[in-house]
Amino acid sequence: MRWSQAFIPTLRDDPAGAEAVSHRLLVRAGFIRQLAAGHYSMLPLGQRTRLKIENIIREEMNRIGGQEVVLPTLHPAEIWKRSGRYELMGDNLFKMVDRKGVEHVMGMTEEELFAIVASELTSYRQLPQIWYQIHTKYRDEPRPKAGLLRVREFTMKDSYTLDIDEAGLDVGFEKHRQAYLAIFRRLGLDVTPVDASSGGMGGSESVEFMVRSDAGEDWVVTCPNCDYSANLEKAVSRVADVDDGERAPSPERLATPGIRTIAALAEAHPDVASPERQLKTLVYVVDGELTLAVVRGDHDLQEQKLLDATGAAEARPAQPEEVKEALGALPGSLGAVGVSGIPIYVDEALRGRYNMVTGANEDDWHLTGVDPERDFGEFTWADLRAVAAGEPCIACGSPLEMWKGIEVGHIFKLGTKYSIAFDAYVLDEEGESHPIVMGSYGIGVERNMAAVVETHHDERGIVWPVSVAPYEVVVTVLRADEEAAAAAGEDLYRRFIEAGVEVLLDDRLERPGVKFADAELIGIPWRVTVGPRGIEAGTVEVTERATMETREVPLDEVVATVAAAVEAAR
RNA sequence: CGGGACGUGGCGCAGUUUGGUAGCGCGCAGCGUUCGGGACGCUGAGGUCGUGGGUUCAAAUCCCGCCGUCCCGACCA
Repeated sequence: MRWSQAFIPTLRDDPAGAEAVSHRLLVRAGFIRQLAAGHYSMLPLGQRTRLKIENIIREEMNRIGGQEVVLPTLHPAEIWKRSGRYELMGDNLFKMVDRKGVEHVMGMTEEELFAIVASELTSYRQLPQIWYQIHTKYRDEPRPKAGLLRVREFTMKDSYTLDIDEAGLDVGFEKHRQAYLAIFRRLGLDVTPVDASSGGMGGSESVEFMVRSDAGEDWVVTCPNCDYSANLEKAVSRVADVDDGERAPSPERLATPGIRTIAALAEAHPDVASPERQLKTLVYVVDGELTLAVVRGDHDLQEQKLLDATGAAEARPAQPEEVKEALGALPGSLGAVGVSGIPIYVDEALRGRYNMVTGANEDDWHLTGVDPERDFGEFTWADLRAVAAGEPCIACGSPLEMWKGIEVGHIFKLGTKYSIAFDAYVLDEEGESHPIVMGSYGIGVERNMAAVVETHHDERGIVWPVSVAPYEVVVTVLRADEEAAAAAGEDLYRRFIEAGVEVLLDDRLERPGVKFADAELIGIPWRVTVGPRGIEAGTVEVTERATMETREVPLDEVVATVAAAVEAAR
């Protein structure tokens, strides 16, 4: 491609309001333009990179036996009602009504459709199957943000494994884990696989692939010493024992006028109410039902864990009025002692504890000597608390680290929820009918593109890995108006094409500084600079974008040299 | 949805407090000089000031509604 004919609208200034590095650079470098919040146009460079990412994914999916399909993105709402996700996904689903008054939804992932297609399978002999597609997904995100990192319309590779049993699913899951690691390696992304909650999708084992970045939206907990790693939504750690002293025979009332916080109570009664000896009682509305979540005074609730424990789709803190009505007191004096008719979930870290302090459900009063096991009515133990950085690793005891990550991929075991809902059954060797066991695996293409930029840039612009660069080489012709330089540039351009290298010829009549700055901004891995000076000496300069190291190379060797370097890095 | 900010030529912004001629930089077009790190001179094009209503002799500026965008919190590839 000749730059003079290409549409590469680079900008000198950062776009207003773009915070994330990838957002700023992709817009400035002319890869993307925003249409509306969460909807972006892919300009020529952006589309080239997007296709490269797609093709890497495609190759690795094919390598594990994946078969590519394309299913509709616009679905009868009926299907989503049948799986139950019409309700579950709520406002995140884009919905519309056609001329006949029939409701439709835009696909946000397509377990339903794949199960429907899979219902045509009849025998275990046809299994396993791995099916995938790469196309657009729609999600009515409440808050699109950070350029391509969180949008409402995006390309996803979603794949599904179909197996006769759990053992088969394990194999398909493992194949995907390996394929994903290969994909991210080729994209130049350093990923950490972490244990995760499968959230609204339903399923058991769930692994997210995280790229460390401040632009990330997830907190990841990792152990520097062993291989423990988990999303904060799922992370656990060791909790040091607490000495609860002499066991009190029963709870006793303690007047606590004006005290509303853990800290204030601890200060007023340091002997009995240090934070680790208090019970923090949180009131949530979980899928419309008032629910108590009890954690240690100095621990924080992890809301996703509450969702996982209850199997609910959504949870929000209760309003003070709701709390007052249900428990008779306002936040600051709440407790689970004597509460009935309200589901109570108690954090595992409180197992075996006693002599604890909690609110009495009467403003200005607390209870001491509380033993949850003894003094609570019916309740459920659950892992509810959020791990904090520095706590001991559950596996090896080393202090845990916590960092922000971008979720670039997610694999999880679905089970039979969708195959049962859509009648996807096959017969086994014995002639017995079984629902197909499914796995579901996603990669967000544009999010990966953004993640690459987040981790591959410098103050000059993007530094694409060769594997996803829109062009592998840019031939920068200085003094393109001078015949010798222009001819040399044309000649190199032709020879690079012949060598199978993707080359951009910067034949624009711009000053050198502009050309260098643009080439660096858009991040082409190799620059071959053709200038009048070098032409006379029979040399050109080769600059590697990543290091910005430049060396002189004889004109007749440069194509072979650079082509070899490109080939090695593909 | 809750909280905060913003909306003025293609891009980045000033002007709004105190109502009265719409301005700057970059970019863009033409001519000339320049040419190895975002050149310079001259000339020129380009704006319903997000939108609807209101106040006023007069609104980018004041008031009300709506729309949109960004940032911080609850969701996900």
